[in-house]
This record gives sequence, structure tokens and C-alpha cells, in this order.
Amino acid sequence: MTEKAESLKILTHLLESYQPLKPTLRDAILEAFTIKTFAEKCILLSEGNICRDLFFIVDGVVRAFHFIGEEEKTSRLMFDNHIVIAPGSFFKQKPSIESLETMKESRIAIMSFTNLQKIYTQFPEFNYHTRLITEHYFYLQEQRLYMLRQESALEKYRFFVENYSQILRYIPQKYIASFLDIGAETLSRVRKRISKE
Amino acid sequence: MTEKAESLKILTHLLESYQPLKPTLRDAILEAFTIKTFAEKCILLSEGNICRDLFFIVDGVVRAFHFIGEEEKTSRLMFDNHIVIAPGSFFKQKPSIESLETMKESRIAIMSFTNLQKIYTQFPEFNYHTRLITEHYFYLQEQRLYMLRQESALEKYRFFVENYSQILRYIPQKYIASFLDIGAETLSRVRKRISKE
DNA sequence: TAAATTTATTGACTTAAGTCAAGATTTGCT
DNA sequence: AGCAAATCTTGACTTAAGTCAATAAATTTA
Repeated sequence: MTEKAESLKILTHLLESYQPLKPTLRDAILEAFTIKTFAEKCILLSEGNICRDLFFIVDGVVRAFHFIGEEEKTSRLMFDNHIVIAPGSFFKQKPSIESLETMKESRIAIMSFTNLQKIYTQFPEFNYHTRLITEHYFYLQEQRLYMLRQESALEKYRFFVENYSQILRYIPQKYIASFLDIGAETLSRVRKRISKE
Repeated sequence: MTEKAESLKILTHLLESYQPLKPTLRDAILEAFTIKTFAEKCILLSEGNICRDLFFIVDGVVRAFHFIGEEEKTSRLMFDNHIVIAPGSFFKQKPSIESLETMKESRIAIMSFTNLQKIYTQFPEFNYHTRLITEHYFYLQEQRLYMLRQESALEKYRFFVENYSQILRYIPQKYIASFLDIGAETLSRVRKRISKE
């Protein structure tokens, strides 16, 4: 197995779990991806630009953020084996309101919007796979929305620790706080409270 | 044009805006839908059950809600020409955590999950359309998430008035408050403040 | 139309989290 | 190592929104 195929194994497994991929489609997908290694704090997409690439995190951490006035807000935190795009921008190929940046050295597979469209044209059945993937991310987003709406600062942090334990140590607390919609000071106090239990 | 085709005109227009539908596919879609009229406060889906139908609101208002302990929370409010499902439940055919209910007399087109799958099997290209629809709803959900995260009670209500003006009058304030994640008393105060301007 | 029920408003009070500012700690850099 | 910068913690204070409770208004039902 090539190194690229190896890196994308989990992604292809996921796709095949929905429906086996024709070998030609499988090859086209592998072909369309380029794998790159990014250092920490690399900007993958900058606000105002169109998100022309889809990223699959082979190994690493990516943060999505945007500005509310002066202030930066972390909208998502993503890690290994997740697909990352700025949805509003990638889907509609319009300028993005958010930026994407690595939070640690990351190996990332990149497929351009153009290449993806070529695959759709050549293999219309691939829409099936991506429909299911989109549905899945829709579902995850819904979960997060429910969580953010209902919980106290303490519960939000507990949720984070449970669901993001693997990346906890890479992410400065201020970004976690912003992701959870609480102030950095509040998070600090919450952590203190938890550590005393 | 049949009455059914007439009722589903906006939906088919939307689908065709992505890519024309083969006449056979178009007919299969129309065929698969059943249109029913529901009185106010009809439960379309009850928490704990599997969401086996997709609803397209021809004309009406539907509310999604779920319980946090004793308390009912309105998670979505939807109106004319929108597709309604309990996403987590419909996509994965698992028990729903939310219920769906009409908020006024509503004409609703219903397609079962089974019929939808039949269409996918017979017309794989339909995945293309639904992928784009799913992407669009994903985008809308993201917008809402951003809104809820960033705004004060006043701004949230302003957002609601702007985006939901057509259904404002059908929806008791307590549901709007719950939808916006604010207390009913807070909403009442916000409205008073706005009316004084 | 009157009674009953639900929904909305208002006031008084509480509280969780935000804000501001000063230190402490950690991290990165030369 | 040692300095600089960034991040985190802590305290004091403010504030927006929540809670509770009582009344008013609107809606439903008999």
C-alpha cells in the first residue's frame, strides 16, 4: 500500500462502509488528494477568501475562527480523521467568514473543489457517499448546538473534556473557552472548581 | 398540472435549479409524496419514535422540541417550503430525541424514508440533489449557531423578527423565547424595550 | 358571555458569567 | 540560561439574564 493510501485508509474505510467504491473511483479519490505537512499556526484558509480546498486531517489539529469586531471567536476545533472545510464558503464557493489554522504540526490531505467536482462528474455515484458524510456532519453540528444551548460553563467544559480529550493538551485554554462560549477567566475558575473535587 | 404537482412546485423548482430532473424521476418524486392537512397542535413525530417520514411544508408552521428534564425546549421553527425531519433520527433511522408538532393548520407533503430509499436506488443521480439540499440546510444551521452564540437577547429577537416575520404571529412568545434561548420574561422585557424606541 | 385556562407582563431579587486589572506562570526565542 | 511574550489565575466589581411570584391579558371552552 502506498503511503498516501495508508494515510487515507480511515477515510476510504468510512466511504466503503457506506457502499464499496469501484476501484477506478477509489483510485480517482486517492489521486485527487495531495498530502502535506503543515507546521503549527499555519493558515489553511483566510477569512474573505473562498475555501477552494477540502482538508482531511490525517494527523493534527485545526481550528476555525472568525472575528466579531475586534474579538476572535473559535467556531470549531477538529482533529485526526475529520474532514475540514469552511462549509458556507466551500459549498457555495463564496468568500469565507472564517479562517482555518493548524494548532500543531499536522499532516493534511487536500482535495480541491475542482477535483471534487471532476469526481462527481465522472462518478455520479460518489454523491451517495458525500450525501451520507454531509448528513453525518449535520448531525454532529446539531449535537454541538444542543450542547452549547443547554449547559452551564461547567457542563460545557465537561463535554469538551469527554469529547476532545485527545487534543486537550494542544489547545491553549483561551481557545477552548472561546469554543465553548465562555470567558477565559470563567474557564479558569471552572477548572479550579473541578480540580478541587 | 395536478394539485399535488402544484403544491410541490417550489420543491421541484429547487431541485431543478440544481440539475434538471428526468421526467421519470420527477414523476417518482411526486408519486412518493402524499399531501395531508393537519390541524393545529398535531404531533407529526413523537420523541422516542423513529422519524420514518420526511415532511415538506406546503403551507404551515412546524415546531421541533425536546425535553430537558421537565422543561420543554423549542429547537427549531419551520414554515412554508421547508423540508422538516428530525435529522439525527431520519438519517440514521434511530429513535428521535425531539418531537415535531404543527403550530397552525398546515398542508404537509410526506415522503417515507422507504420511498426515498427506493428513489435513490432507482435514480442514483438523485443523491446529487439531496447532497446539495443537505449542504444548504447545514449552512442554515451554521448561521443559526453563530447567531445564538454571539448575540444578546435583544439581538436574538431582532434576528428572529427579520428572519421569521411571516410566522411571528402564529407562535406564542414562550416558544420564540425558548427557540432563542432566553426566558419568556426576558423576551417580554426585550419587546417592551423595542416598542419604546 | 362567563368561567377556566393559558399566556404575557411586571416587579423584586438572585445569580452565573462577564469585565477589568494586577500578578503569576508558562512558553517561546536568541 | 535568561529575557520577552503570551497565557493563565485570582480578586473585586458589574451586569445581563434567570427566577419567583403576583397580576393582567388573551384565548379557549362550556
